[in-house]
Amino acid sequence: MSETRAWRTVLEHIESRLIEGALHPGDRLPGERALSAELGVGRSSVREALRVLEVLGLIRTQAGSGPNAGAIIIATPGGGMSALMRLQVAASGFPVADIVRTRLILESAVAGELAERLGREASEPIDLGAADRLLDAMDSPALSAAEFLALDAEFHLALAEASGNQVITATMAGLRSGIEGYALEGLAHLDDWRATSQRLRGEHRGIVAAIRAADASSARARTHDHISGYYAETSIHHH
Amino acid sequence: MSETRAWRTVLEHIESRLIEGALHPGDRLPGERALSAELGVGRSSVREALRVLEVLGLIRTQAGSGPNAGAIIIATPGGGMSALMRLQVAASGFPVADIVRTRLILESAVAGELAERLGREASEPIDLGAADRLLDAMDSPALSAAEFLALDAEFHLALAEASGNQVITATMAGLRSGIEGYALEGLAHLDDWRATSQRLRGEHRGIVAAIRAADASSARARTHDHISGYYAETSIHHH
DNA sequence: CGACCAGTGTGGTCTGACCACACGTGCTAG
DNA sequence: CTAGCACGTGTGGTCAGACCACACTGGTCG
Repeated sequence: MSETRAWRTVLEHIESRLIEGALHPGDRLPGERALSAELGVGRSSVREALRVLEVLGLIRTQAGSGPNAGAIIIATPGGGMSALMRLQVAASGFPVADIVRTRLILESAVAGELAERLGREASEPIDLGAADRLLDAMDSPALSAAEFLALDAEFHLALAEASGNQVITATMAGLRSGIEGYALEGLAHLDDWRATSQRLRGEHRGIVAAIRAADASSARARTHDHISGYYAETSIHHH
Repeated sequence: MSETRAWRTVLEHIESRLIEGALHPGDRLPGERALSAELGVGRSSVREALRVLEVLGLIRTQAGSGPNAGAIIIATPGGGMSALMRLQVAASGFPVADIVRTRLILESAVAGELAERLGREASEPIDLGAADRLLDAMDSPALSAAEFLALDAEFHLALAEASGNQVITATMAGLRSGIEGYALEGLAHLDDWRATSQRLRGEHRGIVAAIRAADASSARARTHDHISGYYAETSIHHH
């Protein structure tokens, strides 16, 4: 079975080893050639996976070892692989429907909680400044479709950050590339994406307004409709 | 220059282009072969750099393009390096409160959706077998606290898997170590963790029963109470 | 005019081949 | 016998070439 994304198999293999505690800091991985043979992928793919792990700080490579040991050293402990890393790695591989459904759940909850917190306690100040700035930036008529979507993704991320929930923020940041992927693909197939972006802008402001008005149920509903509506509209044109 | 780390030169090249604003979201990078020739490195090194950028969410690759366009799409704007910084920050663990709040949101939604799907359509069979088996396994009186909590974590994960949502499953799997961490710490401080585990078992069965009864609101509420209740009980003993 | 079908170029992968370096071994010089 | 050094071996780092599946293009044929 020719798996596209062969390097993912390597990544998942090492990742599972890490999670199940089979690898401890200081341990050495099998050599690149050994991993290649063991997993049935080319050394190129192994190297791409190792490069990712190295940039993520989970691994350290050192050249020219003796014949006794392998070649690579694990730098972080087994429980260290954060959710964000795993998501980031797998993001582009998730089914679009699952990404959308998760966004619906998480973002609706975030919007509702922001509204509730803003209405309940004035002690904890909620900073919607970043969201406001992105809202204004999206009004620029000179934006390309891709640039608009990048700002759109940042806007949704800004709301998550405003909630202060690091897990949700990290999750959405991890999903971002996957989100922008299907969003861009969908928008490109629309006849006039400017009309759609106009509607999206309005919905964005509606969400923020509902949050500011401390109307939790409205914030939840608007967020839900915003995401599901866009997804429904663009997926029509996918075929 | 240093001939080792050729892929870094590619990374730095694209990175600087990103920072100086020469690349906007939606732009396409030259093809891998073109980059290879332009920078004087092999295509392997170019691919390793692109893989890193992809995992960092700065780039998206798509196969098989026509001759008009390049090959890769920039996904993030000039603030590019923030993605890497976010990664590093998140590598260290999340606040327990954030993990719990996210669990409340995600697992309640999962339980509700399972109940709805089970009631609505019999076409898509929902497999609760894994959850049932874990439920039975948790009844064993010979379990240690740690073993019980491991089964508990697997049970909650099994529900997510039953929903079929890969994103949620991956997220919860990523949070698992953090979950078991605070759970074990909390349970260890209880005088008689067996009494607590007895209650948890009952709540588990109540959740599954609600799902089987296609009672979505009950499934949601029971899940919410189960998680928040446990967290509230154990956090009392944290100080 | 529309449907179809080769041509072309892309990313994705594998293989084989070098290089520089680190290590172990074992020989040699003292 | 010991200290020192040269050599062989295996590693990661890199490159070049080849193939595949796919997407897009542009022409041809109905």
